[in-house]
Formats: sequence, C-alpha cells, structure tokens
Amino acid sequence: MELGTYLPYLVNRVGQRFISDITPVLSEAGVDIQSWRVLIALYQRGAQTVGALSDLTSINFSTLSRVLGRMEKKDLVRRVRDAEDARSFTVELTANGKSVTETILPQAAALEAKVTGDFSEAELAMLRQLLGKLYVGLSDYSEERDDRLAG
Amino acid sequence: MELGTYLPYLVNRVGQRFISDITPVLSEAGVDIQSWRVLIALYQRGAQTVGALSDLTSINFSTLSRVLGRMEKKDLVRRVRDAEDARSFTVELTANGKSVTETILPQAAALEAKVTGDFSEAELAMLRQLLGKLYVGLSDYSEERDDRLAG
DNA sequence: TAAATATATTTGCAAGTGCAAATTATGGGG
DNA sequence: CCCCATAATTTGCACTTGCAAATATATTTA
Repeated sequence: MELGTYLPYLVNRVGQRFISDITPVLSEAGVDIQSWRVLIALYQRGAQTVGALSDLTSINFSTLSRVLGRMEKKDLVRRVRDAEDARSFTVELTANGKSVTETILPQAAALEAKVTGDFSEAELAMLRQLLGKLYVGLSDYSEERDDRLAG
Repeated sequence: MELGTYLPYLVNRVGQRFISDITPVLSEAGVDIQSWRVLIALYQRGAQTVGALSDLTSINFSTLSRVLGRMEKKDLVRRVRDAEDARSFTVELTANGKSVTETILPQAAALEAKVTGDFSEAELAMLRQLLGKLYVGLSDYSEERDDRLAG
C-alpha cells in the first residue's frame, strides 16, 4: 500500500485543506467550522432534531449539544421542545442565523468554484457521485459491524 | 447550493466514517487516529522532520509535537536531533512502531477493499485522481491567499 | 397503571487541540 | 566573534472534544 493511493489519507488531506481555506471567511463572520456545518445543514434541510442534525453533520451528538449551546448564545439557532416527542428538541435557525448563513454562503460557493476551476462538469459530477458511493460503502460496513456487536 | 452536492460536506462525512470504521481496529492496537496517520506516513515515506510530517499528515504542527510525545511514551517513534540542521528533529519508527504498523496495515487495507467493494478499478483510479487534483486546487488557493497576506 | 425498558439529549470529566509566545538553533553581516 | 533576523519545535493557556453516566420523557409490560 502506498500513501498516495490510500483513500483515508487522500480524503483527510482534502478535508483539512477545505477547513483551512474556509476558516478565514468564517472567522470574519464570527463562526467556527462546526457551527458552519450546522448552519448549512439547517439552511438547506430546514429545522431538525439534535439527533438528525448529528447524522446530517457527522458531528458527535454530545459535541453537537455543546456546539448548539454556543450557537444559541450567538443567536444563530434556537432549540424548542418537539411538539410530538418531548424527549426531542427541534433546532431551527434564527433570523440572525439565516442572515449570517446568507453572508457566508456565496463566499463558500465561490471558494468551491475556485478550487475546482480546473475540473470539467463531468469530472465534478463524477467526483460527487463517487464520494456518495463511497459513503454508502462505509455506512454499510458500519452497520454490519453494529449488527455483529448487537448479536 | 444543495447540501448533497457541496464538496466539503461530501468529503467531511466520508472522512468521519473512515475514522469511525477504523477506530475499533486502532483501539485494539492501543493507537489513536492521529498516531495512526503518523505511523503510516513514516512507514511509507521513511523518517521525516516534524515539519515535513506535519505537511504529510495534515496535523497542525503544535498538535503533532504532542502526538509525537504520546507516541514516544509508547515506544512507537523516536525523535533524534537532525545531523545537518540541529534545529530540526528527525522522527523515525522504532522496531515496535514498525511492528504495530504491520499489524494494523493489513486490516486497514482490508477495510478499504471492503468499503470499495462495489467500485470498478476504473472508478477507484478516477476517485483517487480527482481527490489528488482537488488537493492541488485547494493548495494553490491557500498559497494565493498566503501570498496576498505576505504582500 | 406502576414498573421496567427504551430513546433523546445533556453533562462530568479527562484528554486533545490550536493559537501565539517562548525556546533552541542556524547563518549572514558588521 | 557577536548580533540580529530567520527557522524548527515546544509549551502555556483557554477552549473543544468524546466517552460514559445522568437526566428527561416515552412506551411497553405485567
């Protein structure tokens, strides 16, 4: 096995670069990377329970609970008891959260466009599709392992 | 912009899944994810200075300094003053580090093979190539920004 | 319908992280 | 030769993170 062909390595370094490239934009808006993940998820998919948001953002649920605490202090989101199941909280964007998201979003889109400037449309579509397929493979694997443990 | 087509989102969730899928294997060997990144890098590319290792693993250099501290305690690596430039340390695998890496490596390879079971060889090659290309795009962007700041 | 069990979220705690300052060492100019 | 600018690494500090236990609510069972 060679490092340059090892998928976790290739994926991780791209992920880290994305973070360091977007961080200056986020700092300017007073938002950290985790909060940004929450903001886009809520903006694109609408209000979510904490658990659903944890799945959607890949942020550990207890970490997420504290991220949401920070975000509430900054008036970015609001947690309201779920009407149907009072064990859950529904997390929703505040007007301020929506506005902050709409400030960052075009800059994030511009960054993505810029760093993929050398990609053809077909390549971009292919990359997205393959990442999606890989995610499915990884998820299936996790589930198999969990089933094994559950007996 | 839709979440399901947003590259940082697609990359991040794949990265997180890789981590959660490999973690049980690493725990069994008493190694954390950061240490594992260092182990593969050293195993594949040979001894490195701390700075080079930071680039190679995408681990922040001050974090890396402490990761290396943990790894030294476990006799996985050794830091020796660089003969040519005494400001640098050269980090190298110990015999134990090599052996631990060789225990984990086949399991990591098997995991990668399993989660990409549905990929054709062409798709796998394409995914690796596109991730490499994306990394280049992201790096160019970082450099442009740094140049701008440096004046 | 009270007890037992299951689910959603938060919290205590010990450990890990990143920034910026400190430390250790190099190399060129006076 | 010593000083100053530069470079590699570590460390102080405040904050973030993840695990496991605690809390709050829902559902099933007897």
